[in-house]
Amino acid sequence: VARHADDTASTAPNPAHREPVLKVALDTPLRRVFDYLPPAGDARHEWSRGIRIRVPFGRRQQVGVLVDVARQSELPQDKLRRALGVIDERPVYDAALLELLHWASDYYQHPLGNVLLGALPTLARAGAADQATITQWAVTADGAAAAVAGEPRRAPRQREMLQRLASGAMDEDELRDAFADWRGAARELMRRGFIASSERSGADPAGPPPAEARAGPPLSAEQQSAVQAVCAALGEYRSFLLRGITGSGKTEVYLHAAAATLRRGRQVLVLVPEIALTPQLVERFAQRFGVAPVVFHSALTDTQRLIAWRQCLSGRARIVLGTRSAVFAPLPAAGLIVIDEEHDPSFKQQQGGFRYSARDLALVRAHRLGIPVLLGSATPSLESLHNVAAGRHVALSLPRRAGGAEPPILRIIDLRGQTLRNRLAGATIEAITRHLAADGQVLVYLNRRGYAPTLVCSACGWIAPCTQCDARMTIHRADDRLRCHHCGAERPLLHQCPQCGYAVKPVGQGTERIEEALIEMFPQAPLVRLDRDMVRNQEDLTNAYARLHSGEARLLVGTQMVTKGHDFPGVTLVVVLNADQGLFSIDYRAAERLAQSLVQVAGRAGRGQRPGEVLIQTEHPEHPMLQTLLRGGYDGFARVALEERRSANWPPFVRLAALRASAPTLPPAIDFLRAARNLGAAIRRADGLDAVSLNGPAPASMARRADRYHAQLLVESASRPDLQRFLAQWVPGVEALPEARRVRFVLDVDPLEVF
DNA sequence: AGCACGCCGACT
DNA sequence: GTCGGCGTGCTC
Repeated sequence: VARHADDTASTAPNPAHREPVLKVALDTPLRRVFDYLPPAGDARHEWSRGIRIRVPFGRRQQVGVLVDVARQSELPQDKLRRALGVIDERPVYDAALLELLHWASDYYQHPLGNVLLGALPTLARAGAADQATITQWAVTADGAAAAVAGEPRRAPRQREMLQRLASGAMDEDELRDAFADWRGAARELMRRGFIASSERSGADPAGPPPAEARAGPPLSAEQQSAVQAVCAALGEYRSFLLRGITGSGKTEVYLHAAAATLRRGRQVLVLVPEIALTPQLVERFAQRFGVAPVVFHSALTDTQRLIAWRQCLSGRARIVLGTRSAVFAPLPAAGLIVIDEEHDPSFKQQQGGFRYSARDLALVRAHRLGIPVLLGSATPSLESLHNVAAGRHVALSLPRRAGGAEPPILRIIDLRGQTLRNRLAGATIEAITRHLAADGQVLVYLNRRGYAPTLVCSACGWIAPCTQCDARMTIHRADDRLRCHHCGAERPLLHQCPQCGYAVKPVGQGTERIEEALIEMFPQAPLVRLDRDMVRNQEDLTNAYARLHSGEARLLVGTQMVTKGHDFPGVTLVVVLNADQGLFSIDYRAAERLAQSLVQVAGRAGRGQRPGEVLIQTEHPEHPMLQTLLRGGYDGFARVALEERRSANWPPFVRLAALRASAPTLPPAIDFLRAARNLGAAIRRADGLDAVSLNGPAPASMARRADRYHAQLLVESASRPDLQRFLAQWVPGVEALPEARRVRFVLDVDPLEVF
């Protein structure tokens, strides 16, 4: 391969003052950094870690991050190339963030370059400046002469612009205001060599000017002591778990703690599961502080994300509110981190190679920063409760609801031996009728969207399968299609059995079907359905909420979506249609999930002076999980569930990592995992890592998904350091296995699901 | 991950 | 005779 002379080391002028070697992390899956010489002509003595550098890589150019500077390279001199240029004057990460990213790369066994570059917005990854620039236009010497001569004679627009610029340089936005289609004229003038542009750094457009910050409602005694506890810790690391059901006033605690942090001149980071579901949280921060918080979520455009990131980095953003990835926002003056609904699984990245937990990383980040972190939830994760018991988190709690409303009455409806009408028991129908008559709103919760989960032939028993997954296709009546919820495949709805030609019928219930049934049974009660098919964007959601809040809608049917974020003060009855999915799952975390959903959905019932009622329909009324939950509430459930985890050796009493593989057929995936297990066994023996054990490989419970076969191998250890030491040795070896070339694989440290 | 090289099958 | 399939190897 021919190489240009200018990027080799042979031009180094003076070997006595050997040039420093730049260790640069690049966005590649390769687990190493790359050595470069400083850009030609750059003889600086100080190099800061965390600045971006443009480098040649193979035959391409890449933006990398400087992670270290060494006196010399372990590579032969002739392999070193020269960096092309330095992008930043200052690091694009604050010091604690840079450390956090190194830590995360080690902990999750993910290549450093991917982690570092992945923490930047797309445009920054491509080399966009860390500050907005203002482009200024001015006349050249030729241009000044041309202006005096009244040129260009045949282009009045250009002439006018040249005259204006001759009397003083202008910023681009001034030009835009002064001339229609200024760009065309400017381009021509520049082509003639009459004007030239220059860049200087400036601020991104500011938001609306700060309004008057409003005072909040008075705090309850419990809220006050929670706020005091957090405020007393400002300036040191301490983690708090704030317990409180929906409407108990957690947000008010966040707001007061945030206010105290702002008063100290520090930034506040607030992480939420989904911003789309919590527009009112953004709104409350905006109202209280008179300025909109800087938000990060998936709907931002690349440019919006870059601007938000710059505001964080410059320290102009005082309050930053975002989903999972916002844990990587640069915050040079961070003073407090809040994690709302800390139990929510969406804090764990479940896709792609870098499977991090934003909640866990937030704790690590706060620790490095020496600042408090406040976790909030009505239904904390068992990990967090365990951490409270172990003295690692300080427990704070907000009892009951603000306003002193009664807690809802929970009742189990035994479905056995009942004649059901549209999957509703008689007692359920009676309760709905009663609450509607009493002017209450009724929420029906079913965690299954679509019309029905299966399409069955009533003659031969054929069931509509997904052609690419080990799953059935769900019927969607709204657009008469069959959809696979696992791979997204869809096709038109069938009416006859493809095997025997007999009529097919939907079996089971989805939200669409329940909606249809409820409309038929309660025609006088306007209904709103809340699920992913119904709510496509922010506007749909706002409209649905508006119909519920005005009281116009009386019935609400929804999936998981209704258990999150929004509160429905008019709801007096909650019906859980089917609690049974989750009672018998193979996944060790299913019970926790179910309990959280039940408690969260029950929490939507009864507000103000009307006591709420919650009905849980089940075929298994005696199931111990339901019984514990009913008798002991979430705390009682959590105590029992943690004991079960302890005796069954599940997290948080052991640490897990899952190696997952997939291939077009099952054997290569299994062969790879078997080879990985053998390699692991050797490492375990050689290093005396007795606490580590390997389990599997086993096919996933739904082995075929999107035409690929999935399998996994579980690594387990009672000791986190041992697991980490093991993984650090194992993963590079696993990558190098010949079997690895025939599969796709990922390592999931602290997996949320094990199937 | 990209990207090139290289060595075997169906087309102008 | 070439276009292109993806196996293999390399990137400071």
